[in-house]
Amino acid sequence: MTRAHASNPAPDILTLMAAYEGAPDDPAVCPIRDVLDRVAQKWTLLLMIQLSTGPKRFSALQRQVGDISKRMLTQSLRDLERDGLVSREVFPTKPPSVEYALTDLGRSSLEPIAVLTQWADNNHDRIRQARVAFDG
Amino acid sequence: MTRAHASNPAPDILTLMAAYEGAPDDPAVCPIRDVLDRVAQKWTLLLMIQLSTGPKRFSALQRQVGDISKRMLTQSLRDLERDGLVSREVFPTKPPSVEYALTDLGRSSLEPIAVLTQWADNNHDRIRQARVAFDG
DNA sequence: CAGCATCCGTTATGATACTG
DNA sequence: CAGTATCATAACGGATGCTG
Repeated sequence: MTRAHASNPAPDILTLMAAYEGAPDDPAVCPIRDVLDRVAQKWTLLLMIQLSTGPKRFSALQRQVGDISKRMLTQSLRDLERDGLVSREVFPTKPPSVEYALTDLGRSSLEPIAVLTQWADNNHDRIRQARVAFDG
Repeated sequence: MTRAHASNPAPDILTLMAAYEGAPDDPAVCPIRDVLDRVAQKWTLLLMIQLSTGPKRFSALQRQVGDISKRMLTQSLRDLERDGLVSREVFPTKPPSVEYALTDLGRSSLEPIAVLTQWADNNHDRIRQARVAFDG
């Protein structure tokens, strides 16, 4: 019950952070680096957001994300699938269609993604202002 | 039964996500991409975590992060400074010392970072298991 | 339709040497 | 100490053509 990571930014965050101060840089050992390596990829988060509204087919994803190449779309989806965040189901139609969806694990990642998204949205202006000030 | 995403983590998350479904991919316009471009950098998040426990000097950061080169450390700190997340103070000692610290904006970013970190920590095992299963 | 293979330019990052 | 400059390389990512 007291798993309140809902809204306590203050004290325990630093504690948590401190635990990673000396974290190894090897992604195989450090969860931060490991997850980041995925989050950091250019398209994966966008794909997660697309899939947050429901299963989508390969071509639908490509259309909606906009300017992603088939190459990168395939690769990103494979990475997400490999990490267990996205499931892939092939329908033996002709021509075949493939549907991608979030797994339970994938859905659980929407919360941290949403928090990040919200922060980004709330502070984008500040960041841009800081850049202007810095560049000037 | 359809594999509808039955269990929503939180109702408003999907709403928020939906708002970014058609988000432009241009970082100058899309906050998600813009923030991600920073989060995605190999070292910035690690540096933020290092600085979460207090101001640190250039050499201290290099030592604690571990295997970051001076080149990347300088560049990453500059980027963070430009975005207004980190402040830089030069002390005119000889030889000079420079201290880096989080700004208010930088501190506010610790919450989303912490949420992400927690998720990473909680689910790292699952991800690794998924990878083993996928590769096998 | 979905996705793999190939080629190729761009960017990210490391190693090293040098400076105020 | 805290960088900067330069070079070299590896990873990233787009374009294209081919296939079941």
